Amino acid sequence: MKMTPLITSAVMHFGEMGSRWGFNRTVGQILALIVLHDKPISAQEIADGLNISRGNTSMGLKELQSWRLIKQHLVPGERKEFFIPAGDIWTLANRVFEERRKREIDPTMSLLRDLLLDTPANDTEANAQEKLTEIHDLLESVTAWSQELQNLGPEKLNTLMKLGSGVGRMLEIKDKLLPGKSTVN
Amino acid sequence: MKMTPLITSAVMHFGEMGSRWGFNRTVGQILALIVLHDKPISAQEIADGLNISRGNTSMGLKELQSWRLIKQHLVPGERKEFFIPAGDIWTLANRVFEERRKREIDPTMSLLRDLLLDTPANDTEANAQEKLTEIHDLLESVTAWSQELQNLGPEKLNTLMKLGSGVGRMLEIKDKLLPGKSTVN
DNA sequence: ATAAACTTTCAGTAATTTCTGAAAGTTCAG
DNA sequence: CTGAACTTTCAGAAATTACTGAAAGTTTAT
Repeated sequence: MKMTPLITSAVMHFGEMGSRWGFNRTVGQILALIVLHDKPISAQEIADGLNISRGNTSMGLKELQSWRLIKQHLVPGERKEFFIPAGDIWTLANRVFEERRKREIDPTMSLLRDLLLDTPANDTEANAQEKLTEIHDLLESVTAWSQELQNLGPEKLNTLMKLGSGVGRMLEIKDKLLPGKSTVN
Repeated sequence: MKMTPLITSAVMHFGEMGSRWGFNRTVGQILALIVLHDKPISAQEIADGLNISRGNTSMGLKELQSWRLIKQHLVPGERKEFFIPAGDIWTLANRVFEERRKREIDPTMSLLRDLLLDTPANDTEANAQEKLTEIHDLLESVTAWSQELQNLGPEKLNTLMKLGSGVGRMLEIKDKLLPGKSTVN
């Protein structure tokens, strides 16, 4: 398990970014190591490579599995477990995106739905509910939209992204194309 | 500054979600309070309402201003400063999105660019660089795409989101519409 | 210039999160 | 069944992050 300067820099950076991406430093480092290392890598090698305890490594791996970013890889003849990325870069990015949506948006949507069921007790509450409705609707749109995009699959999504400003032009004439799909604003 | 049960629940929740959204509990609470309160609100009222120190309030407000989520509002005849949201819900969501892109993606892009300048020292590094290139390209696409979407402006973006699965169908026939814009895969 | 009414800063403290390592748990070969 | 080779758990320690409140700073009125 050689940690070349290049890999070390990348691993350190992913560690620092880790917390911003929804997990902690160690988890970020472990992920980077597993992704950048082409061969399957064992928990012990990770602990050694990153200078962290075996226990911490175990927790980190568990966390990464709960995010579905890595998976186990059984090497015949070896007793210990090895780990590899759960898919290509695109898949991993998608998983992070999806998992974060679950943690960052879904709980709020759920609370907002509940809060909006009550009848406002006074003007102050009525006003607050209006705002909460706006937030709820926005989050709902974003959620639906992002699911839509995921359903498109990698290729089409890429086409769409590469389309760039063409999207705007396309929207302007879309009604000629899809007459049934009127804008619901 | 009345904290009705509805507002209290929402403020508490935004506090708990705060850390997941890129700021801390207090900052989340302050934001919720300012957004849900229709009238401009003073720092002292916020500190009292949330039971936090005046100092902490000041720091929180500063942070929210750096995110461009709130702005000051001068009330004639009053010496103290009042605060209001920096725009409508859509604007605020956009700001959060943009700010997070700056904090979560840009630094990584920058590091990756640097790391990819070096010539790989061996096979291990060559392989790692390939992966890093993939990551870089993905982040670049996502960044460009999200900027593109922001340029569309609220209305068109909404149209696009409401379009739902129509996007897929539209893509299939887009070449007839925009012959010059070939897919660059 | 002074003072009142406010805001900001920051050193120290408190709260929270992360990490360690020893102990307990699991799996498997013999 | 036993023990070797591994993994997981979790209580306590360490590291990090957030908060307080007193002091310093700013602004405005007189």
